[in-house]
Amino acid sequence: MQDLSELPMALRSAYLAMHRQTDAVFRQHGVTADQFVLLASLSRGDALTQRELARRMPSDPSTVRAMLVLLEKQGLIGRNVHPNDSRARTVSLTAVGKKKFQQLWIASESIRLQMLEAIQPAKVAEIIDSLRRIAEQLNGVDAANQKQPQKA
Amino acid sequence: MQDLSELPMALRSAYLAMHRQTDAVFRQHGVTADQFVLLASLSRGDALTQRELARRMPSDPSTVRAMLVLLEKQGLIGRNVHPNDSRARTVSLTAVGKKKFQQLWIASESIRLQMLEAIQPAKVAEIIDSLRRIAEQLNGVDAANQKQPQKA
DNA sequence: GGCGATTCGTGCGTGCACGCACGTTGTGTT
DNA sequence: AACACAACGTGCGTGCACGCACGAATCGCC
Repeated sequence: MQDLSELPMALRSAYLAMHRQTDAVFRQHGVTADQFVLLASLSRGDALTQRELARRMPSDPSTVRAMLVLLEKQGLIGRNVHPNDSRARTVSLTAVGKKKFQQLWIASESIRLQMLEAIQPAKVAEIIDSLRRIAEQLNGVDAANQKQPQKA
Repeated sequence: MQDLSELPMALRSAYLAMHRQTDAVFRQHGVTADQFVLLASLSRGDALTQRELARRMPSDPSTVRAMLVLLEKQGLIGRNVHPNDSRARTVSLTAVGKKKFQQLWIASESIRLQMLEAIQPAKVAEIIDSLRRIAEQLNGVDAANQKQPQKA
């Protein structure tokens, strides 16, 4: 444990490897790994606002917008004005988008299985939990500082 | 374990959170999180070729080149022709670059500690190992296919 | 010693991750 | 009711992650 950079480096290596492989698999389908994440988020929560979608990815609202423009051109998603809030726009999968997502899910199945194969089955839940804790811890710094630090 | 996308999503969330926080901390120092990774790689293996540096990051040689151009303008690294191979160029930290890296290391100490805090100390080595296995597994697919699949 | 295959770096193109600033709309306070 | 304040989306700029295609140099095989 002498080298404190091992955990960050391992995290970086694992994420980049996953991202690369996923991009490679999806290339012939005409979409990217991150677009898949967006479509997956929509398939689990339709008619989200762009900001809520960004929060769930998680990604930057500005980034999500750029992705939505591209996906809209491909006819995979649609954007409509929010019924109660004319600032916001709701995002939904089109019929084509839903079908595409199912194809992508199947195409990427082997990657997910490979990731699970690489680790001991009994430890999977534990690792997922640890990764989530890391994310929460790091995100929590700013959030905690921005939430009135003076309040009781 | 019903949701196969939990591990990929948790990995993504953790990496992006780390990357965001690190960028935020380094902003006032005028460098990015990925530039720090490059400088760290150089501090542990000076006079590497660009390709070897890319392999250790790990990153794309094309990406590394673009980063080196920026870092060279800042005077943090230098590039010289390789003594035995006139195709290659060796990359080294300048004196300024070494000092800068030490400052950055200190500035980012709290992030590394926060990541460790988020998980149980006894599990740290295990998680690092699992992340490395995931990376190896995913990278190994292509490598194995490219290494003569017919050979005994 | 020559000659094909490989490797190094470069250059270009696309997409994502952000920060920051802007105009618009909705909300809460007084 | 009016006005400060916050939230949504947009637009722009920078840097990184790649793939792909080149020219130049090295290596390996015959």
